[in-house]
Amino acid sequence: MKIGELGQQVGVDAETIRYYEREGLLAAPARAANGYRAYGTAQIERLAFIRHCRALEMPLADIKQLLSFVDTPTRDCADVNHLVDDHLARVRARIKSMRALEKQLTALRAQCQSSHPTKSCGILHDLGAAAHGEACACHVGRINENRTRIQ
Amino acid sequence: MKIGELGQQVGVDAETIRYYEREGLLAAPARAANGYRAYGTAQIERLAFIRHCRALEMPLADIKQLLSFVDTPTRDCADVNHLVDDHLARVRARIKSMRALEKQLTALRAQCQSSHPTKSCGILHDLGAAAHGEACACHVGRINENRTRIQ
DNA sequence: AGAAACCCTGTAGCCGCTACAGGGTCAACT
DNA sequence: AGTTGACCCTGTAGCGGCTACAGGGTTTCT
Repeated sequence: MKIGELGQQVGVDAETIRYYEREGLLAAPARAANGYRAYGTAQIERLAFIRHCRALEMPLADIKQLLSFVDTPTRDCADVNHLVDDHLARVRARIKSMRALEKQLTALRAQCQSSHPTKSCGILHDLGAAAHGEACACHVGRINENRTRIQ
Repeated sequence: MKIGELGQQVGVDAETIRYYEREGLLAAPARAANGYRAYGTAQIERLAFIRHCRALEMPLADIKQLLSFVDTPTRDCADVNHLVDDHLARVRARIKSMRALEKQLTALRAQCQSSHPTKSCGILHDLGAAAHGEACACHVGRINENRTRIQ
């Protein structure tokens, strides 16, 4: 199986597969006489596993760890649980911070309903208010609270 | 005011300020005889405005636009509303997709409660199931649904 | 006088790809 | 036989929003 066929089987771009290989998630496959990568069916499963994890927005580093568990089936899976728990916690924290963000933006948007010169635009006024320490409809916390890196 | 003082006023690293300057969000300031950047108080406001927008997770490109509205106060603010609406829509879409994600991860986590060899780990089994097309507790959609870039 | 703290420019790294450039290979068609 | 087009290869650069150096100069404190 050539790289394009493998990609089509799993729904992944060939360049992404090469990228996974570079990153050590997929082993370097055998090569045909012309230098083309030659994959077996096992690689379909492995690639699908990776994409399944990515669909759950796990970082590649986590997926790499999960793959190492898959490769040594006698190992204890407590670390797998831990990894998933951690990821779930990150996702939940992110949802929470995004909900707060949505609230702030909704309040901000309410400051300007109609079209008029920007000089008197409630939104721009509110956004600028923080610079003066004035009261502001949207109570924004410290920016670094949201510094979770997703994807 | 030197760059470090400006940064301290607003709570921004000096390197980030230089970055904003490179990106065109802050004008190149005057320079002291020794080559140090010399800022006035107006720059505090402008930087605070930027950080306020960033706290709302607006991309720098959007903030650049907002700043151009601030700079020409006679312009109509309809585009400001539009920009905020768009951003709010992106945030809401992201929340929705993250909630679905949380559900999937919760279902996945339920597949393994205790510690045992990874060979029989329900989580790894579920993650691998997609490769075989088997039934899976977590119904994962196509990966690209979540391809919104946040931050 | 010397050390620590600041400033400067320029560059590279993070993440997970994506998109080239610049080449080689292969199958089908005229 | 030539040519088109689809695929393959390696290597590198770009996205966003920083962050973290390296390698230098300046200022401030003790």
